Order: sequence, then C-alpha cells, then structure tokens
Amino acid sequence: MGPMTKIEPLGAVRERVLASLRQEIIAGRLRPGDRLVERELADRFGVSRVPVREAIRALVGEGFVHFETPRRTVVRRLTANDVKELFELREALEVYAAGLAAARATPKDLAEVQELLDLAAAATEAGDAETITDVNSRLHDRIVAMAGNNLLTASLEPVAGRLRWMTRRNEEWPQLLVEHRELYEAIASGDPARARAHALAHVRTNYRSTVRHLFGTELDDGDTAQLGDGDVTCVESGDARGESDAASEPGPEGER
Amino acid sequence: MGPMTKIEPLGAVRERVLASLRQEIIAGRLRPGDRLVERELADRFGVSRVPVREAIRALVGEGFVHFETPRRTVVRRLTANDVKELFELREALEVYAAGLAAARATPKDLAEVQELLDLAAAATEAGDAETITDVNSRLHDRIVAMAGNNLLTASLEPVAGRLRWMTRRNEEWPQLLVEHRELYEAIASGDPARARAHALAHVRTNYRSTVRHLFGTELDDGDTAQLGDGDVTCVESGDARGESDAASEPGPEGER
DNA sequence: GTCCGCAGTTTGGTATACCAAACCCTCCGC
DNA sequence: GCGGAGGGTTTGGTATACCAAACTGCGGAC
Repeated sequence: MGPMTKIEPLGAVRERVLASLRQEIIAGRLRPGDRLVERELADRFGVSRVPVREAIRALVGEGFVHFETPRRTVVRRLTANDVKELFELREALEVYAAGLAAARATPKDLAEVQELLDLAAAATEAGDAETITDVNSRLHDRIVAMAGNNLLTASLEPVAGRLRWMTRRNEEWPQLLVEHRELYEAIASGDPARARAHALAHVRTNYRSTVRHLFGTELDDGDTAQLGDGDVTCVESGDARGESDAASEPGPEGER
Repeated sequence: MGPMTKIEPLGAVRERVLASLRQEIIAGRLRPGDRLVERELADRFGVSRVPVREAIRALVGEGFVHFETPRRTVVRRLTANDVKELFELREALEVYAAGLAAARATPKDLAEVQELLDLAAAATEAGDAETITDVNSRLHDRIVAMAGNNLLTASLEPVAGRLRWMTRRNEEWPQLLVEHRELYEAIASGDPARARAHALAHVRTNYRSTVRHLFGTELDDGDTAQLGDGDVTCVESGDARGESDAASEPGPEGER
C-alpha cells in the first residue's frame, strides 16, 4: 500500500508543460492575445500534442487562456471587468473563510500564520518583492485553509495564479503588512464578525491599489461598495487599455 | 467500422461521453466507489480513450470523480463533510450573489425570475419532482447570473451538478417555494442586506433538509451557525462562540 | 502455513497518424 | 479593380499504438 498522495511521477510531461506555459504567461513572455497552438507548443517542448492539449485545458480552467473561436486558443486579455470580478469573488470567499477561520483556527494554525507574518515583515523591510509576493500568497492560502473547507480552498485555487499575476506589481507592501497583521489578530481573537470585517477591508484595499497599478485610474467609492449597500454598476472606464498590443483586434470583450 | 457516421459539432464525442457518465452517476447507475476505467468505457461507448480521458478529467473538476491512487479513478463518495463543505460554499457565494443581485437586477431579470417562480409553483402543485428540481436549479442559476459576475457564476458551476445530485430527493417543495418567493421579493426590493439574509436562510434550510434526507439525522444548531449573517457591516452576528471543530466525523459511508 | 518475490496483467501516460472543419489566399470572372 | 468561388493549409478532435509503473496472483522457500 503505497502512499496514496504520490501522483507525482505520473503526468510529468503535462505538468512540466503546464508549469512552463503558466510561467510564461505570468512573466509576460506570452502576452494577452497571443495564440496557443498545440502543434507549435508540442514541437517547442519536444513532446506530443496530447499533454499539451491537457495543459491548455488546465490553463483554461485557471483562467489564463480561453477558446476564442473553435480553433483559436489565446492568452486571455485582462480587462477592468475581469479584475473587478476577481476581487468580488475574493470578497465572497475570503471574507467567508476569515469568519470560519476565526471560529475554527487551532493554536497550530495561528502559529503558522504568525510565522508567515514574521517572514513577510522581514521581506517587506528588505524590500524583497519576490519574497513578499510569495509569502503573502501563502499567507492568504493559510487563512483560507484555516477555514477547514476543502471545497472553498479548491474554488479559490483556480484564480490564485491570476491573482498573483495581477497583484505582483503592487508596491504598497507596508500597508499590506499592517492589514495582514490586523486580520490575523481578528482571527486569533476568535471573533468571526471582526475577522470578516478585516478581511473585507483588506480585499478592498488590495482591489483599489491593484486597479491603480494596473490601469492607473482611481476607483469611484461606489465601485467597492456593492456588497454592503447599494451598488453601482462598475468600472468600465476604458477597459484594458494599457495592453499595447491590443491593436490587432479590438477585443470583443467589452463584455458587460 | 467506417468513419464516424455522424457529423457533430466540435468535441462532440467528449461531450457525449461526459454527459453520459455524469448522468449515470447522478442516476446512481454508477455508484460511489465504482471505478472508471478508460479502456472499458471507451469500449462501452465505442470511442477511443482520448475523449474518455478528457471527460473523466472534467468529471474530476466537477467533483463527481477523483483519483484515488495513481491508476485508480473512482466515483467520489459523498460524506457528511462533503455536504457540509458544499453548503458552506453555497453560503459564501449565493449569499454574496444575492446581495449583488439586489443591487444590479434589471426589470427584465426580475421578470424572468418571476416567470420561473410561476413554473415552480405549478410544478409544486402538480407534484412533478422532475420539473421542480429543474426549475429550482434554473432559478438559482438566474439569481446568481443577476449578480453580473461571470467568475462567480463559473465558480458555482462546477458544483451545480453535485448539488442537484444530492438535493434531488428533497421533498419539501412547498417550503422551498415559499423561500424562493421571499428571496425574490427581497432582491426585487433592491435591498442587498435583506436579499442576503433571505439567501442565507434559504441555503441553511436547504442544508438541513438535505442532511435529513441523505443521512436521516438532524443537525446540531452549531453546524449552521459558524458565522453571522455575513453582512459586510458585521453588525450583529454575535455568535463568536468558539465551536472548535465542527469538522465532523464523517464516516466514509453516507450512501445507501 | 506463511511470506516473499517474480512474472503476467492491468491501466494510465505519451506518441503518432488521420480526419474534417475553419481559415486563408489566390485566381478567375465581372 | 474588385468580389466571390475554389482549393490548399492550418488546426483541433479522434483513433490507434506503444510504454512504464502498479497491481495481481501464483509458486517456492523457510
């Protein structure tokens, strides 16, 4: 009876291709709108089309790629609306998770988060962007994990990559650190309502700064107030302009 | 065996296999724990293994199936914990969606929901379980769609099948109808907080009756009270009680 | 009688080949 | 010159074949 979690050696090629493509998209070597052609990629990686197919389908699931037309697979364009939807999803899930975490967290969980906070603090002080991004990701993952709901975790996983993709340039690290600490305190206090409030504030702050960095525009107050009270429709202030290459095709994605 | 006698849209074989397998699982012809073997299924459907592979991966994504060990793919067992996680996810997403829907719903949206409610009422009166289940599903879909967030919709989609799977035997239709009507009224009133409150109550009622039908047991009050009503403002919701780990002790059984 | 090991079998992963629909570009007719 | 028809090309979907790892069961050693 071998370890049931050992699925590593299998699907190695697919995993390698998947990781490479995802990395290229995140790093910007594959830009929004670029096509993904099975044969071409298979040749480039020196593998057959089958694992490439599966990797592409996985990327579609992660939201990095989409089927533009039946035979045309491209890297997804990131519109202002995409960002808004992503952060709304975070609001729904991470706020809920924070509440559960406050109710269910074990001392061990809390210690782990505490440790990550220390790492984040050190990296912030050192200005090590790479590490900060990484630690912050793990911090959020841990908090969601503390909710003890695998399905919740799984629902957030597909967007984790996109999230890192769009927030990696955020540079308001000190503010982020403060908010993470407050969120931790709230969860540690065991008060779900307080934890939710801090999680909500954190997601919204992050939304604002992300939009600022991605699009260079400020959000109207209404844009982050959908939840509590009335809501305004949305940003749509000129979408993804900023993509220099959006030239070839007007991206029908004015969707919405 | 000549070439394919039927000329179908793209990915037709995969879709057909996927739909068939999902249906067999939902209908119970494939029972939890049953294995899915590529070759065997390929033979049975008279297709090659490739589309079967992809259908199986899709089913994994939908949560109907999982990789038990590297070479062993089985129909997922439905544990009490699975049900709990699913309903928590619904709480997080549908409650949030209801809030957005109240803020964003158009008269056209509302009219459509109204129409579905009428259908549901008729089916409930007629006791047509099949139709009721179907209409109720569409009702929930519509409400989530009214939130105007594609990502939110997409996040709920993978679990929609499982949800129908586990709730189709629920027979408290009249109560369901009442709650749906109340939820509709709340959304139509344009008050997000009220819409959220009704959505929350509805999900929890549904949770209780689903557990009752699936496992024949009642829930402790604590099981559905992890957090407040989830309103942003974090008013009320004083149940900060530490209920350590309601994570349950789900016997791997749970099915017939 | 039990346990270990080896070989046959099972089974998912990958590679290669073929097909049909969509795309593209040329060329012919006006 | 311009537009549409036609054929070649591209590209994803499917089928078939081969491989390696894991499982199974049988037989021999103790």
